[in-house]
Amino acid sequence: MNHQAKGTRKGRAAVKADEAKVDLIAVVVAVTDSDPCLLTIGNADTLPSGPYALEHRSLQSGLRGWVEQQTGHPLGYIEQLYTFADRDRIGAEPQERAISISYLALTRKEQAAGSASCGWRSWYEYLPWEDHRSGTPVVLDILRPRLSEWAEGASDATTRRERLQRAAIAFGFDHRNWNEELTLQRYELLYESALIEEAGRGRDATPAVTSGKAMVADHRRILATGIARLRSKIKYRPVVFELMRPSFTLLQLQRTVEALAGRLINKPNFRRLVEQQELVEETGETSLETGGRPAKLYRFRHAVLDDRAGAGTKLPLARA
Amino acid sequence: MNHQAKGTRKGRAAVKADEAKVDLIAVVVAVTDSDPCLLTIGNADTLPSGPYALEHRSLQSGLRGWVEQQTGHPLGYIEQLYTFADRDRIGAEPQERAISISYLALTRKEQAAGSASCGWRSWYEYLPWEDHRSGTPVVLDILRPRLSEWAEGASDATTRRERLQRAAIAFGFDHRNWNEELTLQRYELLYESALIEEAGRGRDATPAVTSGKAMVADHRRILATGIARLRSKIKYRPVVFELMRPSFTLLQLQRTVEALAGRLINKPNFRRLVEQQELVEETGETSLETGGRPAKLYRFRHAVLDDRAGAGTKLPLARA
DNA sequence: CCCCTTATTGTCAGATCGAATATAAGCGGA
DNA sequence: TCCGCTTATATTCGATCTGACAATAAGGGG
Repeated sequence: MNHQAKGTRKGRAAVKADEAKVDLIAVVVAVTDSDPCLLTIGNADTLPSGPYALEHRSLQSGLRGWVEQQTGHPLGYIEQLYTFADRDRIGAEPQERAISISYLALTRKEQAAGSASCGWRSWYEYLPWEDHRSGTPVVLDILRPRLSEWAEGASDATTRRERLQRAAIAFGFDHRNWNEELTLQRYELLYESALIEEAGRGRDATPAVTSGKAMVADHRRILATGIARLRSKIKYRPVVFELMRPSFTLLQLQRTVEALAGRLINKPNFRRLVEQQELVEETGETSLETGGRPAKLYRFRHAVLDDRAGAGTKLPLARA
Repeated sequence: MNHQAKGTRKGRAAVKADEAKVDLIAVVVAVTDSDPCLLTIGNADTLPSGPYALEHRSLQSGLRGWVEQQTGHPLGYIEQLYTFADRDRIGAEPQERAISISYLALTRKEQAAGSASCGWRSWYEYLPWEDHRSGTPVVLDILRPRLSEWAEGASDATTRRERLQRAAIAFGFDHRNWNEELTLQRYELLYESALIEEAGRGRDATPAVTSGKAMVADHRRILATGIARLRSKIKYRPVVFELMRPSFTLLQLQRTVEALAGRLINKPNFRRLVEQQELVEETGETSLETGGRPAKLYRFRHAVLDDRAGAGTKLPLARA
């Protein structure tokens, strides 16, 4: 391969310049009682992570190793998210090239050996504007005027209009529908408009509005990336079941999806979709724990992973 | 951040172990006359690539630099694909950690300054089983029995059934529908079953069936990843227009989509979808170059990038 | 002027989807 | 025991979307 051409441009620094530090970083998600939870380490607000090292057989196995070591939690389903490396990345040293390869992992809390200092936190603590299950969240009443100010503050009329439109689309302002998949766009908008803490870091920080807890370095951006991916994926792949116990009621399943999507779903329609797609089968047992009529228990039909591998799982989350 | 814990396990090799070589690699796609083309360099069968270096402001700008230098072709639309790093990656040295961050880029051939030794090749030269526009391609008549042999050759009955099913799903055997998005699964199946050249590399290579041209290292896998991503993306984002000239007829647009998808689309339905989504607007001119009735020329409504950023672009590619 | 080619418009039935309604089955208190 | 509360489960209806097919329009060439 002819990579030489430009590699020697920096002269004797060439060899060094070809190397970079590579970190593996995980967004580990579980859901219990309608709460979408995120696995954090240390004094919290930090995602499990560690350097990719020689002894790792692959990126995935390296990631599993780090998470298990730092949290005592073995991982099941894993999926690569994105590789971050911009030089002006928050938390990066100016002249050091650090690359983070991020992953999304889905598990259940139970299998936690709960070793080191780690814990679960609702991801809506970090991104409170993402939870629309009880209507439009109150943070948005605060953020909306701020976003308008930011848009109006643009130098020329063109960027002003453009900013207003971007905000309207991302947050569903003026009669637009809320689109739960735009999590990353919303984060980036808030970052650009300096309405969240990490936007001010490094400079003489103007204290931001209190909109959600910040995280270490660019971890909150990575979380937003993970949420966006997950919200999109549950609509066409049966990944929700990675978060469910072996047997569950249909309402529990629905509540889990709602927790992830941050919005409510019409009950009969949800049932219809799940059943007619044959994603689940009855166990024959029922659960009385719900207060009303006992609910049938279901289990995931693992066969769909085979006979429908390409087909997809639809969920009624289309429009408002 | 507490990454130290395991980082020193290898003793004095610790510092070195935290570094890795990072390559940027591009799948550059253009379409002309119903042919989906791939930009290659050198004596061909190699994707443009180069190391991520200190002077690069970001991964994307580094990639643009390499592609422009190696091919004289400036890039427009770019999107990150996947980061590869498994140790047993084809083409990787055993004890060296090399990471490839791959990107998908969409352009048009015209803007090629055509500098260095580079060229365009139909991507179906590399993956001939992916083109179903003229019915099931002939390679599949050869591959199908080989895949069956491979499946039957499994040691136990369980993996035998599993292999048969995987092949049937990926390639649409026995009454299943062809799913054009499963490009990567198909590549991996052919790799596992040693029906393509790169599967034999390194070992005492049994010459594989002649099923498509191989590429350098794992470039063909990266191409397959890119095709899969693109085929999925054209269905919900208006990215096709990156490949079109400023003005075009609806049939040209359809042919472009078909070239990417590797399958034919119903004409009236395609028009209906494009028009009712207001993706395009008439230029007022017509083109007589088609032989029959002159076709209206259209241009992409760039406004949709704004007012519909989250909505999506549907294309009638759902089932068979 | 007829015929061939391609463009453009229209129709129709089946599937899908969102919303709302109706019935069933437990529990507990009067 | 009966009533009313809760939640589960089953059905219905209309609007919309989609796939398949048919019909008409507008060029060029013999």
